[in-house]
Amino acid sequence: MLTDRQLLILQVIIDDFILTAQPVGSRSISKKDEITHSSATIRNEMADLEEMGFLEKTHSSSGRVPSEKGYRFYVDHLLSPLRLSNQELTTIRQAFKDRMMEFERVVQKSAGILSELTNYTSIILGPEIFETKLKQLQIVPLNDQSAIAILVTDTGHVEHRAFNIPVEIDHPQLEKMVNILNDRLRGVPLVKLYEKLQTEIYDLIEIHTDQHEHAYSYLQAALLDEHQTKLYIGGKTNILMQPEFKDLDKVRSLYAIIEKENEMADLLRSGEQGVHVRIGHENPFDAMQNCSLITARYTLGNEQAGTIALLGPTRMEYNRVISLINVLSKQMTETFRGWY
Amino acid sequence: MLTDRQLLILQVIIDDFILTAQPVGSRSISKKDEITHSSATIRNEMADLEEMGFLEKTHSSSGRVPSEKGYRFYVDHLLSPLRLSNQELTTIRQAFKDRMMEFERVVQKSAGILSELTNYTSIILGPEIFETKLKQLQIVPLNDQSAIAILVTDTGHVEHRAFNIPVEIDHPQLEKMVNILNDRLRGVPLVKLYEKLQTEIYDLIEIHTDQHEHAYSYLQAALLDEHQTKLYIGGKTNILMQPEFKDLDKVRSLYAIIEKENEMADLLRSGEQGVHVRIGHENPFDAMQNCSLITARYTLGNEQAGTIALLGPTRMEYNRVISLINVLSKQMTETFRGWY
DNA sequence: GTTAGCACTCGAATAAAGTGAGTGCTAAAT
DNA sequence: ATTTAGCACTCACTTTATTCGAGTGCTAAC
Repeated sequence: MLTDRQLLILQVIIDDFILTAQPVGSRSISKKDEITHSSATIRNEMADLEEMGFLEKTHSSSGRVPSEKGYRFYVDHLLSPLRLSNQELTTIRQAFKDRMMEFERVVQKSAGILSELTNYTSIILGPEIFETKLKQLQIVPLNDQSAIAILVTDTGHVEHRAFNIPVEIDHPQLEKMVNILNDRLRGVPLVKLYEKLQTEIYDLIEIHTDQHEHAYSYLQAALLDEHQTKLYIGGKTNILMQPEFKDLDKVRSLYAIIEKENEMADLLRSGEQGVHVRIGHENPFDAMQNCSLITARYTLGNEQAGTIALLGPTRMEYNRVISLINVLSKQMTETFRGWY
Repeated sequence: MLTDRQLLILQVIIDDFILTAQPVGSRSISKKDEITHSSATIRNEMADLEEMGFLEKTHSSSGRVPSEKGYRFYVDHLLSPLRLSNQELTTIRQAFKDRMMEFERVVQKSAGILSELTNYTSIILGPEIFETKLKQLQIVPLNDQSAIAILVTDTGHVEHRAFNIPVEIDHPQLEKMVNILNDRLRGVPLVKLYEKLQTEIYDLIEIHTDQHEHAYSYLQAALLDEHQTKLYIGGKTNILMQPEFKDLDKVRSLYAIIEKENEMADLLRSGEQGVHVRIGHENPFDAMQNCSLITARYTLGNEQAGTIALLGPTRMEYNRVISLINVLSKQMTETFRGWY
């Protein structure tokens, strides 16, 4: 459908625009080394490419700018798999070298690297923690009124919550209950915890504890938590550096979206395996019309998975960014594999 | 030194400028209800106030704008103690009504309220956690290679860290060690933990454990953490709504400062009891020249303390903000008092 | 099919003119 | 001795006009 020459020209134009953020004119293209034709020829081809919907003009006598269709084609067909620079590779390797042991730390660091290396905003969705399984429940009394319940999951995630101790429950009873709970709840996914508590555990407590009503309501308070999947964001202010966001209103509305954790999480969840690119209107939110979102999944050894994403203008360095996110998601998966 | 009329005029001018962000002219002042004099009189007084350094002009024929000295005087002498609106009070009360049990949650919420109610950026410095004392140490083995160490402090703060288990240590030895540690380290401030480990504990482990060298190095890994005092920030993007920050460079450099957690923490630490206002150059950072920082201390029952702060343009609603931060810091102190 | 040439378009930059909110100063009124 | 009306003046901001140049489309020649 497109001639080789058109492919070449389209590629060169988009490459140039990605670099400069300026509409690309026929003359500047004809001067490139890889182009042997005159500006007039380029103009003709550009007119054709525009007619086909790959390019746009900002006004009648301006240079050309890639359309969303253009970017889509570019991403699908024109990306030459780029080797990351040594500098980039060493940055990543360096960061993962000192054996980090905690999920949070790895993710935080990854988000940092990604945004630092790209100057875009990175967003990482943690694994769905409500699917992780309880490893151990611990209750630490602080004083005679309050205590802290600590949940440790099989992925090493730690959640804690403080609550009031009803006066009716004394220390030995507490220990007893914790033991019962640990016996019965170990290996149960967090999301099922509350349910189990209401069925099996209730009866058990009734048998073993004097003040079972009090004990029960207090356990409810301790265990009923939201277990919300967390979103890690890096380089939020990088958005300000992109020329397409010199309009503060756009920045504001974009920030508004990013801050809606639930919607953002849903958006990231939807991706399948591999790197995935959403360009402009392919994104569900109005405020992201001028943005592209690159996502990739990472896994945590078992079937658990999360998403790593990068948000930038549609004029994005797809080449580099895709390679980077690919490498990083694999590196994360690799790091986690050893743990579980 | 200043006549009553001058005081009144200065107050009206600053009030007006805080509201509108526009230079204030003599005519608009003379039209106010509380002003009975003509614009010419106001002009004369304004000239005097400028000569004394309380006001400035943006250019030779512009209206007046408060100088830093003006703001300082305003804050020190002209603030009429404002009653908070019912709406504000109920927002605060509402937020603190559902008995929150965790420090983090209270602080997070407070930061949220403060930034929402003021449209400025709120910054809350947590208590110096390295001064809090160890309540309990827990070690939860995840599998045969790794485990999680959990520290609970007397303030209910929970820290956790994952680490590798050396193969040489088996499960019973682990339990034994944890018991020893809990016996010896309970009540020790976090900051002293490492030191104690190196002295007393080392000997104990040597006596009770076969593989004491391994055990020791592994404990080091588990306990040597940074215990960094945390900074909670709310409404970071509110800065974008202030007209004085329509210049993106200013926003960027301000964000750069805010993100330097250590320097920011030091800045907040310095405040004494009560509400404290730093205007423009009274702040140590260049990027904060156009900003004011309002701080107040809150306490956690015992001698522990943290700082609650609000960052906005020098043209700040001092009146309302000071009342708010005052109420909120007291409310926080009040809430925490019950806990410890 | 390619390219040189040329008229044309339109945004961006620059200049010129006009507007208006504000000032300082003077002289008259209180 | 204050206060105020009046007036000339200042200067940012807005509007309008002008120029400039990078870019286009089209045509005709190669």
